[in-house]
Amino acid sequence: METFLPDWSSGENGHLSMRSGINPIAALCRNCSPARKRQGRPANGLDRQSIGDIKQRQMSVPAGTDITTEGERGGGVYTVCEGWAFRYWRLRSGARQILDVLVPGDTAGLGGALLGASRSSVQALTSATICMLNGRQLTGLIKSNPSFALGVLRMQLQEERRIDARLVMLGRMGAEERVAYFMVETHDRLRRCGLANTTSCPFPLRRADLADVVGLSKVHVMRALRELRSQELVEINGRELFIPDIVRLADHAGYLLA
Amino acid sequence: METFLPDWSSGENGHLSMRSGINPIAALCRNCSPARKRQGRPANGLDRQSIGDIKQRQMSVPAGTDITTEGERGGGVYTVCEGWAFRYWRLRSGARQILDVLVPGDTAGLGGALLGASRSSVQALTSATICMLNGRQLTGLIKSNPSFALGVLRMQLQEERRIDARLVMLGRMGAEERVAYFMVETHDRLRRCGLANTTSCPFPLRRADLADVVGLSKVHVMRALRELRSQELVEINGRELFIPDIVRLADHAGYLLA
DNA sequence: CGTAATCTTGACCAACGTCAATGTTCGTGG
DNA sequence: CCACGAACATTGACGTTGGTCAAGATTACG
Repeated sequence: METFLPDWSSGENGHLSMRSGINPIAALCRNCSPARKRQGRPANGLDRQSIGDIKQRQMSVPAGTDITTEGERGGGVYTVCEGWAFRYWRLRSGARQILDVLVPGDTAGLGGALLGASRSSVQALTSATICMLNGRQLTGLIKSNPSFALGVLRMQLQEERRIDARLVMLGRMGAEERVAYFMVETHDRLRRCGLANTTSCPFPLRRADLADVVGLSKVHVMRALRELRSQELVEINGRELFIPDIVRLADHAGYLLA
Repeated sequence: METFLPDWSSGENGHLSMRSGINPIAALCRNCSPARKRQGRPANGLDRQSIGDIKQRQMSVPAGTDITTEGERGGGVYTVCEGWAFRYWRLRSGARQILDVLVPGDTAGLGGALLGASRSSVQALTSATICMLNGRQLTGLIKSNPSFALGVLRMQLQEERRIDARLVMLGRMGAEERVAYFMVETHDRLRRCGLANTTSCPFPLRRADLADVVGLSKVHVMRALRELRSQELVEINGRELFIPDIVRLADHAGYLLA
Protein backbone atom coordinates (compact mmCIF):
# COMPACT_ATOMS: atom_id res chain seq x y z
CA MET A 1 0.00 0.00 0.00
CA GLU A 2 1.16 3.46 -0.65
CA THR A 3 1.79 6.09 1.90
CA PHE A 4 2.02 9.79 1.42
CA LEU A 5 3.75 10.62 4.63
CA PRO A 6 7.46 11.19 4.74
CA ASP A 7 9.42 8.12 5.55
CA TRP A 8 11.05 9.14 8.74
CA SER A 9 12.93 5.94 9.06
CA SER A 10 14.54 6.35 5.70
CA GLY A 11 18.00 5.68 6.99
CA GLU A 12 17.94 1.95 6.79
CA ASN A 13 21.43 1.80 8.21
CA GLY A 14 20.16 3.68 11.16
CA HIS A 15 22.40 6.57 10.41
CA LEU A 16 19.48 8.84 9.71
CA SER A 17 17.08 7.36 12.12
CA MET A 18 17.55 9.50 15.18
CA ARG A 19 16.31 12.92 14.42
CA SER A 20 19.08 14.37 16.47
CA GLY A 21 21.54 12.40 14.43
CA ILE A 22 20.53 14.28 11.39
CA ASN A 23 20.83 17.71 12.90
CA PRO A 24 24.49 18.63 12.90
CA ILE A 25 23.67 22.06 14.23
CA ALA A 26 22.14 20.68 17.39
CA ALA A 27 25.28 18.62 17.79
CA LEU A 28 27.24 21.84 18.10
CA CYS A 29 25.46 22.80 21.25
CA ARG A 30 27.63 21.88 24.17
CA ASN A 31 25.23 22.34 27.00
CA CYS A 32 21.85 21.32 25.84
CA SER A 33 20.13 18.02 25.20
CA PRO A 34 21.67 15.56 27.60
CA ALA A 35 19.35 12.91 26.23
CA ARG A 36 20.86 13.49 22.86
CA LYS A 37 24.40 13.26 24.13
CA ARG A 38 23.66 9.85 25.51
CA GLN A 39 23.10 8.77 21.94
CA GLY A 40 26.58 10.12 21.42
CA ARG A 41 26.87 10.48 17.70
CA PRO A 42 29.65 12.85 16.70
CA ALA A 43 27.96 13.09 13.34
CA ASN A 44 30.27 15.38 11.42
CA GLY A 45 33.82 14.55 12.35
CA LEU A 46 33.90 17.83 14.20
CA ASP A 47 36.25 17.80 17.10
CA ARG A 48 35.98 20.03 20.11
CA GLN A 49 38.57 22.32 18.71
CA SER A 50 36.93 23.09 15.41
CA ILE A 51 33.69 24.04 17.03
CA GLY A 52 35.24 25.63 20.05
CA ASP A 53 35.23 29.01 18.41
CA ILE A 54 31.56 29.13 17.59
CA LYS A 55 30.05 31.76 19.76
CA GLN A 56 27.00 30.44 21.51
CA ARG A 57 24.63 31.76 24.05
CA GLN A 58 21.94 30.00 25.88
CA MET A 59 18.75 31.52 27.11
CA SER A 60 15.75 30.39 29.03
CA VAL A 61 12.49 31.99 28.15
CA PRO A 62 8.95 31.66 29.49
CA ALA A 63 6.10 30.39 27.33
CA GLY A 64 4.86 32.92 24.83
CA THR A 65 8.17 34.69 24.33
CA ASP A 66 8.99 35.78 20.81
CA ILE A 67 12.44 34.42 20.07
CA THR A 68 12.76 35.98 16.67
CA THR A 69 10.52 38.38 14.88
CA GLU A 70 9.73 38.60 11.23
CA GLY A 71 12.04 40.84 9.30
CA GLU A 72 15.03 40.60 11.63
CA ARG A 73 18.23 40.82 9.67
CA GLY A 74 21.27 38.62 10.01
CA GLY A 75 19.79 36.91 13.00
CA GLY A 76 21.27 33.98 14.78
CA VAL A 77 20.46 30.33 14.44
CA TYR A 78 18.35 28.90 17.22
CA THR A 79 18.21 25.37 18.49
CA VAL A 80 15.60 24.28 20.97
CA CYS A 81 17.29 22.47 23.84
CA GLU A 82 14.33 22.01 26.12
CA GLY A 83 10.68 22.81 25.72
CA TRP A 84 8.70 23.48 22.58
CA ALA A 85 8.49 26.37 20.17
CA PHE A 86 6.89 27.09 16.84
CA ARG A 87 7.60 28.96 13.67
CA TYR A 88 4.71 31.06 12.40
CA TRP A 89 3.52 33.73 10.03
CA ARG A 90 0.96 36.37 10.68
CA LEU A 91 -1.32 37.73 7.97
CA ARG A 92 -2.53 41.26 7.58
CA SER A 93 -5.93 40.10 8.73
CA GLY A 94 -4.40 39.05 12.01
CA ALA A 95 -4.78 35.36 11.20
CA ARG A 96 -1.86 33.17 12.11
CA GLN A 97 -0.45 30.11 10.40
CA ILE A 98 1.88 27.92 12.36
CA LEU A 99 4.41 26.61 9.87
CA ASP A 100 6.17 24.13 12.07
CA VAL A 101 6.37 23.00 15.63
CA LEU A 102 9.87 22.79 17.09
CA VAL A 103 10.67 20.11 19.63
CA PRO A 104 13.96 19.62 21.45
CA GLY A 105 16.72 19.17 18.92
CA ASP A 106 15.08 21.25 16.21
CA THR A 107 16.75 24.25 14.66
CA ALA A 108 15.33 27.43 13.18
CA GLY A 109 16.73 30.57 11.69
CA LEU A 110 19.04 29.13 9.07
CA GLY A 111 17.20 30.99 6.37
CA GLY A 112 17.58 34.26 8.19
CA ALA A 113 21.28 33.66 8.70
CA LEU A 114 22.11 32.60 5.16
CA LEU A 115 19.65 34.60 3.11
CA GLY A 116 19.02 37.76 5.06
CA ALA A 117 15.90 38.82 6.84
CA SER A 118 13.61 35.94 7.64
CA ARG A 119 9.93 35.94 6.93
CA SER A 120 8.77 33.83 9.82
CA SER A 121 8.78 34.45 13.54
CA VAL A 122 9.57 31.94 16.25
CA GLN A 123 7.78 31.82 19.56
CA ALA A 124 8.23 29.66 22.63
CA LEU A 125 5.24 27.42 23.20
CA THR A 126 6.33 26.31 26.64
CA SER A 127 9.05 27.66 28.83
CA ALA A 128 12.14 26.70 26.90
CA THR A 129 15.87 26.91 26.76
CA ILE A 130 17.30 27.94 23.46
CA CYS A 131 20.83 27.70 22.17
CA MET A 132 21.77 30.58 19.90
CA LEU A 133 24.61 30.35 17.42
CA ASN A 134 26.17 33.22 15.60
CA GLY A 135 24.93 33.17 12.03
CA ARG A 136 28.06 34.50 10.45
CA GLN A 137 30.29 32.05 12.20
CA LEU A 138 28.02 29.17 11.35
CA THR A 139 28.22 30.20 7.72
CA GLY A 140 31.97 30.08 8.06
CA LEU A 141 31.83 26.59 9.50
CA ILE A 142 29.66 25.44 6.64
CA LYS A 143 32.08 26.92 4.16
CA SER A 144 35.09 25.34 5.75
CA ASN A 145 33.70 21.95 6.60
CA PRO A 146 32.13 20.15 3.65
CA SER A 147 30.88 17.22 5.62
CA PHE A 148 29.17 19.54 8.07
CA ALA A 149 27.66 21.39 5.14
CA LEU A 150 26.37 18.15 3.72
CA GLY A 151 24.84 17.29 7.05
CA VAL A 152 23.06 20.60 7.24
CA LEU A 153 21.80 20.15 3.72
CA ARG A 154 20.50 16.68 4.55
CA MET A 155 18.69 18.05 7.56
CA GLN A 156 17.15 20.73 5.43
CA LEU A 157 15.99 18.22 2.87
CA GLN A 158 14.43 16.08 5.58
CA GLU A 159 12.66 19.17 6.76
CA GLU A 160 11.40 19.81 3.27
CA ARG A 161 9.83 16.38 3.20
CA ARG A 162 7.88 17.08 6.33
CA ILE A 163 6.72 20.37 4.90
CA ASP A 164 5.66 18.68 1.68
CA ALA A 165 3.47 16.37 3.68
CA ARG A 166 2.06 19.39 5.44
CA LEU A 167 1.14 20.89 2.09
CA VAL A 168 -0.77 17.76 1.23
CA MET A 169 -2.51 17.87 4.57
CA LEU A 170 -3.62 21.46 4.16
CA GLY A 171 -4.49 21.17 0.52
CA ARG A 172 -6.25 17.85 0.30
CA MET A 173 -7.34 16.48 3.67
CA GLY A 174 -10.51 16.95 5.71
CA ALA A 175 -10.63 18.31 9.23
CA GLU A 176 -10.53 15.01 11.07
CA GLU A 177 -7.68 13.70 8.95
CA ARG A 178 -5.69 16.87 9.46
CA VAL A 179 -5.89 16.71 13.20
CA ALA A 180 -5.14 13.00 13.23
CA TYR A 181 -2.26 13.53 10.86
CA PHE A 182 -0.64 16.19 12.96
CA MET A 183 -0.91 14.04 16.04
CA VAL A 184 0.64 11.01 14.41
CA GLU A 185 3.45 13.12 13.03
CA THR A 186 4.11 14.77 16.34
CA HIS A 187 4.03 11.56 18.30
CA ASP A 188 6.34 9.94 15.80
CA ARG A 189 8.87 12.76 15.94
CA LEU A 190 8.89 12.68 19.70
CA ARG A 191 9.16 8.94 19.88
CA ARG A 192 12.18 9.04 17.62
CA CYS A 193 14.08 11.21 20.02
CA GLY A 194 12.96 9.37 23.07
CA LEU A 195 10.46 11.95 24.27
CA ALA A 196 7.37 9.79 23.90
CA ASN A 197 6.37 6.30 24.86
CA THR A 198 4.19 4.03 22.79
CA THR A 199 0.79 5.36 23.73
CA SER A 200 1.31 8.91 24.88
CA CYS A 201 3.39 12.03 24.56
CA PRO A 202 3.49 15.59 25.84
CA PHE A 203 1.27 17.94 23.93
CA PRO A 204 1.51 21.54 25.06
CA LEU A 205 -0.50 23.06 22.22
CA ARG A 206 -3.75 24.77 23.08
CA ARG A 207 -6.77 24.26 20.85
CA ALA A 208 -6.14 27.59 19.17
CA ASP A 209 -2.55 26.60 18.40
CA LEU A 210 -3.67 23.31 16.98
CA ALA A 211 -6.17 25.18 14.83
CA ASP A 212 -3.43 27.41 13.46
CA VAL A 213 -1.32 24.38 12.62
CA VAL A 214 -3.98 22.49 10.71
CA GLY A 215 -5.60 25.49 9.09
CA LEU A 216 -9.01 25.27 10.75
CA SER A 217 -11.02 27.34 13.19
CA LYS A 218 -10.80 26.56 16.87
CA VAL A 219 -14.41 25.45 16.99
CA HIS A 220 -14.01 23.08 14.11
CA VAL A 221 -10.92 21.58 15.66
CA MET A 222 -13.12 20.82 18.64
CA ARG A 223 -15.57 18.99 16.43
CA ALA A 224 -12.81 16.93 14.85
CA LEU A 225 -11.38 16.20 18.26
CA ARG A 226 -14.73 15.10 19.63
CA GLU A 227 -15.17 12.75 16.74
CA LEU A 228 -11.68 11.30 17.10
CA ARG A 229 -12.23 10.88 20.81
CA SER A 230 -15.54 9.14 20.28
CA GLN A 231 -13.79 6.64 18.08
CA GLU A 232 -11.18 6.23 20.78
CA LEU A 233 -8.44 7.30 18.44
CA VAL A 234 -7.00 10.13 20.50
CA GLU A 235 -7.53 11.59 23.92
CA ILE A 236 -6.12 14.87 25.11
CA ASN A 237 -5.81 15.20 28.83
CA GLY A 238 -4.46 18.51 29.97
CA ARG A 239 -1.20 18.79 28.17
CA GLU A 240 -0.72 15.17 27.41
CA LEU A 241 -1.82 13.32 24.32
CA PHE A 242 -2.93 9.68 24.47
CA ILE A 243 -2.99 7.53 21.40
CA PRO A 244 -4.37 4.10 22.30
CA ASP A 245 -3.57 2.59 18.93
CA ILE A 246 -1.07 4.48 16.85
CA VAL A 247 -1.48 2.13 13.91
CA ARG A 248 -5.20 2.69 13.76
CA LEU A 249 -4.75 6.44 14.05
CA ALA A 250 -2.07 6.48 11.40
CA ASP A 251 -4.37 4.63 9.10
CA HIS A 252 -7.14 7.08 9.83
CA ALA A 253 -4.82 9.90 8.82
CA GLY A 254 -3.83 8.21 5.61
CA TYR A 255 -0.57 6.96 6.97
CA LEU A 256 0.15 3.32 6.29
CA LEU A 257 3.02 1.51 7.87
CA ALA A 258 5.32 -0.12 5.39
CA MET B 1 -11.02 34.03 -30.23
CA GLU B 2 -7.42 34.34 -31.26
CA THR B 3 -4.87 32.94 -28.91
CA PHE B 4 -1.19 33.52 -28.73
CA LEU B 5 0.57 30.28 -27.99
CA PRO B 6 4.05 30.64 -26.60
CA ASP B 7 6.60 28.14 -27.80
CA TRP B 8 7.47 25.95 -24.85
CA SER B 9 10.06 23.76 -26.37
CA SER B 10 12.47 26.17 -27.92
CA GLY B 11 13.44 29.73 -28.44
CA GLU B 12 14.67 32.53 -26.23
CA ASN B 13 11.55 32.39 -24.17
CA GLY B 14 12.11 28.98 -22.76
CA HIS B 15 15.68 29.28 -21.71
CA LEU B 16 17.33 29.62 -18.39
CA SER B 17 18.32 33.00 -17.23
CA MET B 18 19.60 34.78 -14.22
CA ARG B 19 17.38 32.73 -12.01
CA SER B 20 19.93 30.00 -12.34
CA GLY B 21 22.30 32.42 -10.66
CA ILE B 22 20.92 31.21 -7.38
CA ASN B 23 20.81 27.62 -8.49
CA PRO B 24 24.33 26.22 -8.58
CA ILE B 25 23.01 22.91 -9.84
CA ALA B 26 21.51 24.48 -12.91
CA ALA B 27 24.87 26.11 -13.49
CA LEU B 28 26.39 22.67 -13.90
CA CYS B 29 24.33 21.97 -16.94
CA ARG B 30 26.54 22.54 -19.94
CA ASN B 31 23.99 22.45 -22.68
CA CYS B 32 21.07 24.32 -21.31
CA SER B 33 20.99 27.90 -20.19
CA PRO B 34 22.76 29.83 -22.92
CA ALA B 35 21.36 32.99 -21.40
CA ARG B 36 23.21 32.32 -18.22
CA LYS B 37 26.41 31.67 -20.13
CA ARG B 38 26.07 35.03 -21.74
CA GLN B 39 26.13 36.57 -18.32
CA GLY B 40 29.15 34.48 -17.59
CA ARG B 41 28.83 34.25 -13.85
CA PRO B 42 30.96 31.34 -12.67
CA ALA B 43 28.95 31.29 -9.47
CA ASN B 44 30.89 28.76 -7.43
CA GLY B 45 34.44 28.97 -8.58
CA LEU B 46 33.86 25.74 -10.42
CA ASP B 47 36.02 25.41 -13.45
CA ARG B 48 35.27 23.23 -16.40
CA GLN B 49 37.59 20.61 -15.09
CA SER B 50 36.03 20.08 -11.71
CA ILE B 51 32.58 19.63 -13.16
CA GLY B 52 33.73 17.86 -16.27
CA ASP B 53 33.32 14.51 -14.63
CA ILE B 54 29.71 14.92 -13.63
CA LYS B 55 27.76 12.53 -15.72
CA GLN B 56 24.83 14.24 -17.30
CA ARG B 57 22.16 13.32 -19.71
CA GLN B 58 19.62 15.44 -21.36
CA MET B 59 16.20 14.34 -22.41
CA SER B 60 13.27 15.85 -24.14
CA VAL B 61 9.87 14.65 -23.06
CA PRO B 62 6.33 15.42 -24.17
CA ALA B 63 3.81 16.99 -21.82
CA GLY B 64 2.43 14.58 -19.27
CA THR B 65 5.52 12.43 -18.96
CA ASP B 66 6.41 11.21 -15.50
CA ILE B 67 10.03 12.13 -14.99
CA THR B 68 10.37 10.52 -11.60
CA THR B 69 7.99 8.39 -9.68
CA GLU B 70 7.40 8.23 -5.98
CA GLY B 71 9.57 5.71 -4.22
CA GLU B 72 12.36 5.61 -6.74
CA ARG B 73 15.61 4.99 -4.99
CA GLY B 74 18.89 6.80 -5.48
CA GLY B 75 17.43 8.72 -8.35
CA GLY B 76 19.14 11.45 -10.23
CA VAL B 77 18.80 15.16 -9.84
CA TYR B 78 16.70 16.86 -12.49
CA THR B 79 16.93 20.40 -13.74
CA VAL B 80 14.33 21.82 -16.04
CA CYS B 81 16.07 23.45 -18.99
CA GLU B 82 13.06 24.29 -21.09
CA GLY B 83 9.37 23.95 -20.47
CA TRP B 84 7.47 23.51 -17.23
CA ALA B 85 7.06 20.61 -14.81
CA PHE B 86 5.60 20.05 -11.37
CA ARG B 87 6.29 18.08 -8.24
CA TYR B 88 3.27 16.32 -6.77
CA TRP B 89 1.91 13.72 -4.36
CA ARG B 90 -0.98 11.43 -4.88
CA LEU B 91 -3.20 10.27 -2.02
CA ARG B 92 -4.84 6.93 -1.55
CA SER B 93 -8.12 8.53 -2.49
CA GLY B 94 -6.65 9.42 -5.84
CA ALA B 95 -6.54 13.10 -5.00
CA ARG B 96 -3.46 14.94 -6.10
CA GLN B 97 -1.62 17.81 -4.47
CA ILE B 98 0.82 19.75 -6.59
CA LEU B 99 3.63 20.75 -4.26
CA ASP B 100 5.50 23.02 -6.56
CA VAL B 101 5.63 24.15 -10.13
CA LEU B 102 9.03 23.96 -11.79
CA VAL B 103 9.99 26.55 -14.38
CA PRO B 104 13.20 26.67 -16.41
CA GLY B 105 16.14 26.73 -14.05
CA ASP B 106 14.44 24.85 -11.24
CA THR B 107 15.82 21.64 -9.81
CA ALA B 108 14.12 18.64 -8.25
CA GLY B 109 15.23 15.35 -6.84
CA LEU B 110 17.86 16.48 -4.39
CA GLY B 111 15.98 14.84 -1.56
CA GLY B 112 15.85 11.57 -3.40
CA ALA B 113 19.56 11.71 -4.13
CA LEU B 114 20.71 12.63 -0.65
CA LEU B 115 18.17 10.94 1.57
CA GLY B 116 17.05 7.88 -0.32
CA ALA B 117 13.77 7.21 -1.99
CA SER B 118 11.83 10.36 -2.71
CA ARG B 119 8.22 10.79 -1.74
CA SER B 120 7.18 13.05 -4.53
CA SER B 121 6.83 12.49 -8.23
CA VAL B 122 7.73 14.91 -10.98
CA GLN B 123 5.77 15.27 -14.16
CA ALA B 124 6.27 17.40 -17.25
CA LEU B 125 3.54 19.99 -17.64
CA THR B 126 4.54 20.98 -21.14
CA SER B 127 6.96 19.36 -23.51
CA ALA B 128 10.25 19.92 -21.77
CA THR B 129 13.93 19.24 -21.84
CA ILE B 130 15.42 18.02 -18.63
CA CYS B 131 19.03 17.81 -17.59
CA MET B 132 19.74 14.80 -15.37
CA LEU B 133 22.73 14.64 -13.07
CA ASN B 134 24.02 11.59 -11.32
CA GLY B 135 23.00 11.77 -7.68
CA ARG B 136 26.03 10.03 -6.27
CA GLN B 137 28.44 12.20 -8.18
CA LEU B 138 26.60 15.31 -7.21
CA THR B 139 26.89 14.27 -3.59
CA GLY B 140 30.60 13.91 -4.14
CA LEU B 141 30.81 17.39 -5.59
CA ILE B 142 28.97 18.81 -2.62
CA LYS B 143 31.35 17.02 -0.27
CA SER B 144 34.42 18.23 -2.06
CA ASN B 145 33.41 21.76 -2.83
CA PRO B 146 32.23 23.73 0.21
CA SER B 147 31.24 26.80 -1.68
CA PHE B 148 29.13 24.73 -4.03
CA ALA B 149 27.56 23.08 -1.01
CA LEU B 150 26.76 26.45 0.48
CA GLY B 151 25.17 27.51 -2.77
CA VAL B 152 22.97 24.44 -2.84
CA LEU B 153 21.99 25.01 0.76
CA ARG B 154 21.10 28.62 -0.01
CA MET B 155 18.95 27.51 -2.89
CA GLN B 156 17.22 25.02 -0.67
CA LEU B 157 16.52 27.65 1.95
CA GLN B 158 15.10 29.95 -0.69
CA GLU B 159 12.87 27.11 -1.70
CA GLU B 160 11.75 26.62 1.86
CA ARG B 161 10.63 30.22 2.03
CA ARG B 162 8.40 29.79 -0.96
CA ILE B 163 6.93 26.66 0.53
CA ASP B 164 6.30 28.40 3.83
CA ALA B 165 4.27 31.00 2.00
CA ARG B 166 2.41 28.18 0.29
CA LEU B 167 1.52 26.75 3.70
CA VAL B 168 0.03 30.07 4.68
CA MET B 169 -1.90 30.19 1.46
CA LEU B 170 -3.40 26.75 1.94
CA GLY B 171 -4.00 27.11 5.63
CA ARG B 172 -5.33 30.60 5.96
CA MET B 173 -6.48 32.09 2.66
CA GLY B 174 -9.81 32.02 0.86
CA ALA B 175 -10.31 30.72 -2.64
CA GLU B 176 -9.93 34.00 -4.46
CA GLU B 177 -6.82 34.94 -2.53
CA ARG B 178 -5.25 31.56 -3.19
CA VAL B 179 -5.67 31.77 -6.91
CA ALA B 180 -4.50 35.37 -6.96
CA TYR B 181 -1.56 34.48 -4.79
CA PHE B 182 -0.38 31.68 -6.99
CA MET B 183 -0.60 33.85 -10.05
CA VAL B 184 1.37 36.68 -8.54
CA GLU B 185 3.99 34.28 -7.31
CA THR B 186 4.29 32.59 -10.67
CA HIS B 187 4.47 35.83 -12.56
CA ASP B 188 7.05 37.13 -10.14
CA ARG B 189 9.25 34.07 -10.49
CA LEU B 190 9.06 34.22 -14.25
CA ARG B 191 9.73 37.91 -14.37
CA ARG B 192 12.83 37.44 -12.28
CA CYS B 193 14.29 35.15 -14.87
CA GLY B 194 13.20 37.15 -17.84
CA LEU B 195 10.40 34.84 -18.89
CA ALA B 196 7.61 37.33 -18.31
CA ASN B 197 6.96 40.90 -19.22
CA THR B 198 5.20 43.38 -17.02
CA THR B 199 1.62 42.46 -17.73
CA SER B 200 1.65 38.88 -18.92
CA CYS B 201 3.38 35.56 -18.76
CA PRO B 202 3.01 32.03 -20.09
CA PHE B 203 0.65 29.89 -18.05
CA PRO B 204 0.40 26.31 -19.25
CA LEU B 205 -1.58 24.97 -16.27
CA ARG B 206 -5.04 23.63 -16.95
CA ARG B 207 -7.87 24.43 -14.53
CA ALA B 208 -7.49 21.04 -12.89
CA ASP B 209 -3.79 21.61 -12.34
CA LEU B 210 -4.45 25.00 -10.84
CA ALA B 211 -7.01 23.42 -8.54
CA ASP B 212 -4.45 20.88 -7.35
CA VAL B 213 -1.96 23.64 -6.63
CA VAL B 214 -4.25 25.81 -4.56
CA GLY B 215 -6.11 22.99 -2.84
CA LEU B 216 -9.57 23.62 -4.28
CA SER B 217 -11.97 21.83 -6.58
CA LYS B 218 -11.87 22.60 -10.26
CA VAL B 219 -15.30 24.14 -10.15
CA HIS B 220 -14.47 26.41 -7.29
CA VAL B 221 -11.33 27.57 -9.04
CA MET B 222 -13.62 28.60 -11.89
CA ARG B 223 -15.70 30.67 -9.52
CA ALA B 224 -12.63 32.40 -8.09
CA LEU B 225 -11.34 33.00 -11.59
CA ARG B 226 -14.62 34.49 -12.72
CA GLU B 227 -14.61 36.87 -9.80
CA LEU B 228 -11.00 37.90 -10.36
CA ARG B 229 -11.74 38.46 -14.01
CA SER B 230 -14.79 40.55 -13.25
CA GLN B 231 -12.61 42.78 -11.12
CA GLU B 232 -10.13 42.95 -13.97
CA LEU B 233 -7.39 41.51 -11.84
CA VAL B 234 -6.45 38.57 -14.03
CA GLU B 235 -7.35 37.24 -17.42
CA ILE B 236 -6.41 33.82 -18.73
CA ASN B 237 -6.37 33.52 -22.47
CA GLY B 238 -5.49 30.11 -23.75
CA ARG B 239 -2.18 29.43 -22.17
CA GLU B 240 -1.22 32.94 -21.38
CA LEU B 241 -1.91 34.87 -18.22
CA PHE B 242 -2.61 38.60 -18.27
CA ILE B 243 -2.23 40.71 -15.17
CA PRO B 244 -3.24 44.28 -15.91
CA ASP B 245 -2.00 45.62 -12.59
CA ILE B 246 0.39 43.38 -10.73
CA VAL B 247 0.53 45.65 -7.72
CA ARG B 248 -3.21 45.61 -7.28
CA LEU B 249 -3.29 41.84 -7.66
CA ALA B 250 -0.41 41.37 -5.23
CA ASP B 251 -2.23 43.51 -2.74
CA HIS B 252 -5.37 41.48 -3.27
CA ALA B 253 -3.42 38.31 -2.48
CA GLY B 254 -1.35 39.63 0.39
CA TYR B 255 1.78 38.90 -1.59
CA LEU B 256 4.92 40.80 -0.76
CA LEU B 257 6.62 41.89 -3.94
CA ALA B 258 10.33 41.97 -3.26
C1' DC C 1 -12.37 32.94 46.43
C1' DG C 2 -12.29 35.50 42.21
C1' DT C 3 -10.70 36.51 37.73
C1' DA C 4 -8.95 35.35 33.37
C1' DA C 5 -7.98 32.02 30.21
C1' DT C 6 -9.35 28.09 28.03
C1' DC C 7 -12.58 24.45 26.79
C1' DT C 8 -16.93 22.93 24.98
C1' DT C 9 -21.25 23.11 22.76
C1' DG C 10 -25.40 24.58 19.95
C1' DA C 11 -27.41 27.43 16.34
C1' DC C 12 -26.85 29.47 12.28
C1' DC C 13 -24.47 31.04 8.00
C1' DA C 14 -20.85 31.21 4.34
C1' DA C 15 -17.52 28.77 1.72
C1' DC C 16 -16.52 25.01 -0.81
C1' DG C 17 -17.40 20.35 -3.12
C1' DT C 18 -20.17 17.33 -6.22
C1' DC C 19 -23.06 16.33 -9.99
C1' DA C 20 -24.50 17.06 -14.33
C1' DA C 21 -25.41 19.53 -18.47
C1' DT C 22 -23.65 22.47 -22.25
C1' DG C 23 -20.30 24.95 -24.85
C1' DT C 24 -15.61 25.33 -26.71
C1' DT C 25 -11.10 24.06 -28.42
C1' DC C 26 -8.16 21.11 -30.76
C1' DG C 27 -6.39 17.35 -33.13
C1' DT C 28 -7.34 13.58 -36.51
C1' DG C 29 -8.93 11.13 -40.42
C1' DG C 30 -11.73 11.54 -44.46
C1' DC D 1 -12.22 21.88 -46.14
C1' DC D 2 -15.27 19.35 -43.07
C1' DA D 3 -16.91 15.80 -39.64
C1' DC D 4 -16.05 13.83 -35.56
C1' DG D 5 -14.57 12.75 -30.96
C1' DA D 6 -11.77 13.73 -26.92
C1' DA D 7 -10.29 16.81 -23.68
C1' DC D 8 -11.09 20.95 -21.55
C1' DA D 9 -13.93 25.14 -19.97
C1' DT D 10 -17.99 26.99 -17.97
C1' DT D 11 -22.08 27.25 -15.44
C1' DG D 12 -26.31 26.17 -12.41
C1' DA D 13 -28.37 23.47 -8.69
C1' DC D 14 -27.79 21.46 -4.59
C1' DG D 15 -25.41 19.03 -0.60
C1' DT D 16 -21.58 19.12 2.75
C1' DT D 17 -17.91 21.03 5.31
C1' DG D 18 -16.18 24.40 7.91
C1' DG D 19 -16.57 29.35 10.03
C1' DT D 20 -18.81 32.66 13.24
C1' DC D 21 -21.30 34.04 17.18
C1' DA D 22 -22.49 33.50 21.65
C1' DA D 23 -23.14 31.30 25.89
C1' DG D 24 -22.00 28.34 29.75
C1' DA D 25 -18.58 25.07 31.94
C1' DT D 26 -14.10 24.12 33.44
C1' DT D 27 -9.46 24.95 34.67
C1' DA D 28 -5.30 27.65 36.13
C1' DC D 29 -3.61 30.76 39.15
C1' DG D 30 -2.95 34.60 42.22
